Amino acid sequence: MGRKRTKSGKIRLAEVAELAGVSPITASRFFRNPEALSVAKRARVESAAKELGYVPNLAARALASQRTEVIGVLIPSLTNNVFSDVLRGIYDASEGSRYSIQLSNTRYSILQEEKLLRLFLAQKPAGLIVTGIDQTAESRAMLEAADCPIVQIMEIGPNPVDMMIGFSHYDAARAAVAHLYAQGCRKIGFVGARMDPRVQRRLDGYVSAMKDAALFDQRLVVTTATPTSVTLGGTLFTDLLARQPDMDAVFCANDDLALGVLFECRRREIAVPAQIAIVGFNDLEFMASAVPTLTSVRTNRYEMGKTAATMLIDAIDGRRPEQPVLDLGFKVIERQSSVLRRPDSQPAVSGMLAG
Amino acid sequence: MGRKRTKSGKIRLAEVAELAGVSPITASRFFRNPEALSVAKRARVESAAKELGYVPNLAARALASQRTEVIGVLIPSLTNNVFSDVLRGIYDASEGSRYSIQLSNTRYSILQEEKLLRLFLAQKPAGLIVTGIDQTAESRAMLEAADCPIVQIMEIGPNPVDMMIGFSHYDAARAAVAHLYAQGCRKIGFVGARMDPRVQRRLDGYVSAMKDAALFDQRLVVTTATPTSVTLGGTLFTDLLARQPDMDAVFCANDDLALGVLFECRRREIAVPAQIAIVGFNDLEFMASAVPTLTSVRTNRYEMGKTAATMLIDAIDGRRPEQPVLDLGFKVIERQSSVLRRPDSQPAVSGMLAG
DNA sequence: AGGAACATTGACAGCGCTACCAGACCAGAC
DNA sequence: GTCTGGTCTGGTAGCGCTGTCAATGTTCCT
Repeated sequence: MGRKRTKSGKIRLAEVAELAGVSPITASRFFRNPEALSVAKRARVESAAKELGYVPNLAARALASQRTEVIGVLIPSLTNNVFSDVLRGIYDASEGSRYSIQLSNTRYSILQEEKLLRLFLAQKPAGLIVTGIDQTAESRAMLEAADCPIVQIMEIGPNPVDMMIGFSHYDAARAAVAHLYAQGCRKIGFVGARMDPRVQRRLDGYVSAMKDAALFDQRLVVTTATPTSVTLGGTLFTDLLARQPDMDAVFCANDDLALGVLFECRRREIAVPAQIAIVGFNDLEFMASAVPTLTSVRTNRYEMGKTAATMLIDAIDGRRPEQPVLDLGFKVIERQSSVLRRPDSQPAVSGMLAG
Repeated sequence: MGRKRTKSGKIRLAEVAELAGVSPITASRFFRNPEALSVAKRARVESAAKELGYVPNLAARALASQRTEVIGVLIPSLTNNVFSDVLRGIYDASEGSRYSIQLSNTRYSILQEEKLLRLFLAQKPAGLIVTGIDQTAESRAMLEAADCPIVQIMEIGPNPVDMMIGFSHYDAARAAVAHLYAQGCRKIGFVGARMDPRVQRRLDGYVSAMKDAALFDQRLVVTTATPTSVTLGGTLFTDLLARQPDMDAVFCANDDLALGVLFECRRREIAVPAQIAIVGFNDLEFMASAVPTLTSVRTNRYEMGKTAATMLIDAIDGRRPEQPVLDLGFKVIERQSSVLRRPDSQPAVSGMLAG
């Protein structure tokens, strides 16, 4: 006959049910859908659970119910400040819900992403948050076949797998260039690192805006696949300057690069913004504090994470949002590093909501 | 009689076993301890699993084996750059192992930490990584009663629950002050934010070093419970300057504050380091890039995370480290912001390994 | 009053895997 | 040839929970 396993000593649902004088299944219902119980039993189960210090066994629950209460999150980087804000939003929104977050780092590799996706999906997550819209065909197929809600974050695009929340990096870059143009800048350089899909779209936006103004010149663009850093901003700017000594502005694909450019200008005694205007991207906290203060494109990263997780949890619980694609927009925050005229002569509409 | 639940369509271990012509239990063993099988069966099970695309059901495994393959990680903040480096190390080390990371954010609250700890422990994690050594008595008791390996990270102290990896914030702060002292600074201010236990210990180190040199003055210290930021660095420095106009150096409890101080100095046209020397803490990437470059105390955050996770996994798998407490040390990286004399006259031994 | 409609509750089996132990098999010792 | 000790394999039961559906009250109609 069977073995006597070491009884873990843990309180089981059956014990709670017994103390409360109800069947185990009723006790089970209490934890999943308390409204289904009569008020009397609800109170009895509640106090019994509290008295015994009952904690549900999630593994047993997952096994019996064929689903987990795990939300998988796939992000490309743990280093990038941008994602830590998004993550914070996701974790904040998940707190208090019964879902827990399972985080994985794709390291900007869509192959790695595909692998991780397969892993996640095998465990039947309650929902999935994935970064961006550039999955492999295989990943895309898996996502579409998945029987859980999915939110794509960081950007918006034409064919959402399910839900989507982000903003147009293309439009945001165009707005940044438009702002510099309005300030009178004509030789506007572009500095980009990593060149992941979203940075690429910022570059595309920059190129399109420059072409619209008949200002585009390939030699104004410096990019690298190297991960971004402040130091790299200085390095790339140095390259750019060597090619285009008469440049009057730089649009940086992110704020770290912008800070690096600012420091490099200081090192070279280039006046900012008089000689060169600087615009960054993301509006990290330090941008408002730099000397001169640095213009940037504000993106709502925390809100993006929080809303994504909230939407996802709502969808899991059957409350689908009326609007599956949410554009969080952006705003060009104009600061000293790019404002060349007096405030009273500055008419530019710099904020906008795309879509 | 029983219900026919929707067969999930998933490949189960039994199917693999059947195809391989072995019993389910043998197939099970293949995934947990392949060496226990004969070479022939091992190959048969392996190819059967691959052919069917078998993925184990972790919930069933957890339920049957009474343990999970989850490593719980408790950190106080998702915003702080410092933790993103540690986390990256943890995630990197966990990759390739069979353990997955469950992350929770205590928000610098030891009560929240206690709550999360209780939650984690109820799910029988394979191991736990907790931040710091200042748990509540209750948390401490739970940790000591836990039947899984535990690593405390970020600092080292006298009574490890189990394993411990970090460095002495106290000694690191003393080394920073010693460096400034060696540069001839005598009125050395302290700027600190958040004032979590580790920042507090940096302050303690600062105070002790200043007292040793008979230089301590309470009015040289400005702290706040507000979360850190670059902007806050400027604000706190402004306060400090109002009180101590003749200050000749500032030791900042972290690099964000140091950058804020640098910007504030620039704003006020205070020469760095000639009038005021600046030293930060952590040596984030941008410190080497600032103008002037900023001195900081380098800490091995990525390595700390990676080593912590590696030690933990080894311990889970029964390979206990010979040394349960690991001091990763620190190093004062001397840069322009605090070097007042010519390089040739600078003898200071600035790096050290405590313990 | 009779019955429908709803609200509550419970019985049963089983989710997919692994712990425990027994048994089969093999080599070497006596 | 028998026995011992080791290696490998399999049978059985059950981890703790929940889906299904039936059974039992309970209320509200006509």
